[in-house]
Amino acid sequence: MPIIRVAINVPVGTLFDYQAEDANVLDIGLRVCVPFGKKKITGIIMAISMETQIPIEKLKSAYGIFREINPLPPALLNLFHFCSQYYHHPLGMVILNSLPAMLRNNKPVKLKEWWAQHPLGLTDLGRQVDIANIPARNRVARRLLTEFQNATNLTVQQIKQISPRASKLLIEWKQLGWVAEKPIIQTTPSETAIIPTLTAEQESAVTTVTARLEQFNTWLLHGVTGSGKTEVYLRIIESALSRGKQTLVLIPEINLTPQLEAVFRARFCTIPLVNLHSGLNDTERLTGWLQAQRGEAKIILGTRLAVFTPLPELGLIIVDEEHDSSFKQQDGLRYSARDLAIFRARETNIPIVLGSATPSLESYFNAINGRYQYIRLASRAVKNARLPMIQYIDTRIHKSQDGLSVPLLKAIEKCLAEQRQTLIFINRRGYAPVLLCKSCAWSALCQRCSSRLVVHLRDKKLRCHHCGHEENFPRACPQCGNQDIAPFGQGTQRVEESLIAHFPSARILRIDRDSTRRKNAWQEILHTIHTHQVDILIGTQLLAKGHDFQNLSLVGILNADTSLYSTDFRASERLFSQLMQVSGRAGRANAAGHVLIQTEFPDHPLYYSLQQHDYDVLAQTLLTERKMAGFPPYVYQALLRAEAHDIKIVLNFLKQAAHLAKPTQAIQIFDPVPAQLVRLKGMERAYLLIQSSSRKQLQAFLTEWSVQISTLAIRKVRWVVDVDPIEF
DNA sequence: AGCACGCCGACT
DNA sequence: GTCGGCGTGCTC
Repeated sequence: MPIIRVAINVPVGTLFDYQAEDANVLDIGLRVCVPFGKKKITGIIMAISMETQIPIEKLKSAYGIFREINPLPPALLNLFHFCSQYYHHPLGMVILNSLPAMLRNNKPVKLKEWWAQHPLGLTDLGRQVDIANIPARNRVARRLLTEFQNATNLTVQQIKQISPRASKLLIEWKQLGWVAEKPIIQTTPSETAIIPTLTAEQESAVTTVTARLEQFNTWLLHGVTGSGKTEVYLRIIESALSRGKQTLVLIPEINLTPQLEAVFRARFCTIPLVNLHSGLNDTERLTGWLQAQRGEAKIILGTRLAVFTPLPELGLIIVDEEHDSSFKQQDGLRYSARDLAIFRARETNIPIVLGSATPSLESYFNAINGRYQYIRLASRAVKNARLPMIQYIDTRIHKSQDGLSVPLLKAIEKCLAEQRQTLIFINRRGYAPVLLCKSCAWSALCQRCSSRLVVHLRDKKLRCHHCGHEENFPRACPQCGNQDIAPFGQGTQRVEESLIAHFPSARILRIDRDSTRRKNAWQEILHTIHTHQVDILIGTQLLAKGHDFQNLSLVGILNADTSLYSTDFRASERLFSQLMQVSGRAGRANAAGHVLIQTEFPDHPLYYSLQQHDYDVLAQTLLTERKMAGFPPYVYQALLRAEAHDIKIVLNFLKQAAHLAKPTQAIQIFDPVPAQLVRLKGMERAYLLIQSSSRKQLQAFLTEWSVQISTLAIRKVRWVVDVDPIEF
């Protein structure tokens, strides 16, 4: 009797063997329902064998194999294997957590579930059916046929509205071959999509990449904001589409999906496109996934989880804003979707394009070393558009009131007079980051995290931005009883308040997670901005990413200095790319933009590079620093992260783990250190840094070491390996 | 991850 | 005497 080896969603690295009499080699990659302990669960068949190491009496029989949808293709299983090994995470968990929830339960996929969003239409055979041949008393059938003849296609919802009996009829007609699912075709014609003329740079980028569509290459498309990277993507995708290939487009955030989706749909109005992100419900996600898996969807637009979608005809991958840290998952399986995408492209032997205005130093390093192919777009695509003028306001000279200095206020006034929009960027939501007692220096702290509570004045609450804890505003200082407690520092709400006071007639809008939480709020806000129903925008980084605001001509940046002298070696890189992105919001249309940055350190090299729009100088400087300090990309890192209720237990565990490691020349192990934010949600956290100049040796070390760590009988400690960490 | 088993204290 | 606390170990 054949034995199937099944991957199951349990934190154990092994597969589980079952008997399955009807299993054959074609079943690899299919879902299977099996008994597991007392439960009945669904796993994925990873292998078929005639023998097993497990004693026969322990071996159970599978309940049944689900064959209603195609198996996961070998290429995807290969990606799962790699991901599991590279990130040291159990295979079954990698696979099952990446699948749509509806494929994880013990039920077969019901066809109607994907019909629900899949329009149906008459086949050639169906069109030949004469309504006269349907008995007149069969009114539902006649009605349904007429509806089909009138509309090119109907969704299941529409069909159900005709009559409850209509869906039964539909199944019969499907079997007769009268109706079939149709690929989703945008019915509204595109708004006469204007296809822009390419600049010489864009042209050359497109021809270079499209000339090599048949083989693996990692292209780093480094284009300044407004250089028209999207247009380059569109042309390359067009080329892939013409070969019948699928394109996977990864983007960092869910907020950017609608914008890019609109652009793609306008250009490729007849091409089936699916959007995969965490904001979908279970049915929507499954529908999109199945369309991708069947090769029907040609463009798959999605956030990091979309990298795990089965794509039989994959011909091109694009990672937009490749430097963005959201591509790295920060809990559970700590994978980098960008890095997995590169692996996938290599295995599939197809090109991958990494696009950014400020590439990650890792990618830049690979590009200048020739591991990636470097393509540069140095000028803005819109004619006459110039890069914004960046100036600094020295806050040591110009004292600010509520965070806003006089020169900045003057500039806003001027901008208002010219009827243009202003954006004030402050990456801190709430009213003020601290609540301080003026007499004893007490400040409001979170009980569960080692962080300060943020003042939210509007709803009279103190909130922890790390764990979500909320408490009421104290009347007096809990430590000394003094009533003289006051918010200290600036957040978006306070800046909003102060701008309202300065410019009472201006239309002011604050945009941060607090104001965009409502569903569709984001779309409404974008509309408000585009139709110029607002003069001054105050926003966090939410606003910085990838949106074009045509009327925006002034950007004011507050409080950027905090990241200048951070302990995190990636802080400068992040600050630069963030400021570059925000600055890029200004002066998109024919007017040059103006950026004013309030700082105590106007002479800082980072600010100088920003002013010169010189990514390369800064990148070279940072690379030199990293080389001297022995940081990535010159070394490969991994963390052993651990948490427990008591930091002492954590540090002790890490010490023991470090002790287990066999000292090698190739591997450097550092002392355990508490995490930047020691307490988070009531847990105390610390980590152990492991470095090596060889990725291979680091991997080999981690594999052996994690096995040893799991033999350590340390109670109450949760631990995890984080490969290529970006947060400390 | 669940879930059972098992070994200790504190209750009717 | 048992009820339930959680520490330990297994699931094909």
